[in-house]
Formats: sequence, C-alpha cells, structure tokens
Amino acid sequence: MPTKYWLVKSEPDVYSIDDLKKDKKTYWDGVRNYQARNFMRDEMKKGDQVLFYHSNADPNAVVGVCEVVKEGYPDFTAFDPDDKHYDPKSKKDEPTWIMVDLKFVKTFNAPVTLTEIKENKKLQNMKLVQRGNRLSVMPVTKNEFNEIVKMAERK
DNA sequence: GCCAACGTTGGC
DNA sequence: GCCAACGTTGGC
Repeated sequence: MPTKYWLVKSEPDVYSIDDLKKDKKTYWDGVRNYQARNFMRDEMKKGDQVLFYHSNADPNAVVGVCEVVKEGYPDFTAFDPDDKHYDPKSKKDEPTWIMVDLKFVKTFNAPVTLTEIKENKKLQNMKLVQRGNRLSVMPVTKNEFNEIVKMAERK
C-alpha cells in the first residue's frame, strides 16, 4: 500500500499546529461531513502524510506536517451530550462519525500561505483552492505534497 | 463583520 | 423527490 497524502484544516484558535506539537499526538475529532468522514474511514492509512492547514487564520497557510498513526475508529465525542460535537443520531453500536489519530511530524519554518498556493501554477488543481470548497479533510497528490514542502523549505 | 458557497433539514 | 429555508464554513 503506497503512502497517501492528505490535507486537514483546523482553526488555530481551536487547535493549532503548536497544540499538536505540544500534545505530540491527537485524535482528529469533530468532523461532521460525510465526504471527509469517508476519507478517514476508508482511505486514510497508518503512515500517510498529512499537511496541516490553518483556516480562519492570519495568514491562512499550510503550517506543517503530521502523520496518520491510528486508522478510522468511532468519534466518541459524538456520544457525549456535553460535547460541542454531540450528535444524537450517532449510536455506539453504529457510529455515524469516524476519526483518526495524527501525530506531529514538523512545523514549517516558513508557512506556505493560501496566497502563495494560489499563485503556484502547479497547485491549481488542489481542492483547497477550488471554489467554495469546505472539506476539512481532503486528499492531495504526492506531487502537490512535495511541492508544498519544497515551498516551505525554499524560504 | 460580511457574504458566497455549500450541506442538511423539513414541508409538501 | 423537489426545493426553500436555514446553519456553517471560511476567505476577504
């Protein structure tokens, strides 16, 4: 199974790459979108490399890399009525929502901003820059992943 | 803070 | 099954 590549979004006010660095590892809870859920449930595998993107941030940017360390399992925050992400439709014996565990790999010295991504011709096909995209977990190609890492290292 | 784009819900 | 209303996301 070849390594796959992904991008996850997070608002840094909620959970930033610095939080992940401090925690070393986290469970990627709270995804309540079926398409994103399907990626986590069906396709994200241990060892896959993941770009960490800050949305609603200043600036919006890919800020580092993390790695899948545990494959899809039930998002237990959906079962907790006190949790922000509680979803009464998700049952313990038939969970609607799935999460994976991610571990910190590195923070870029130079974040790759959304503006720079839009300006890079090689990255025009990324879902990230396509109109109205709201996916919080999305696949990226190996080439796109490598290009972003290269941009981060070049600066 | 605004608003466009999108997903979901619910009435019919 | 359609679609209007609503809530959320996320860039600006």
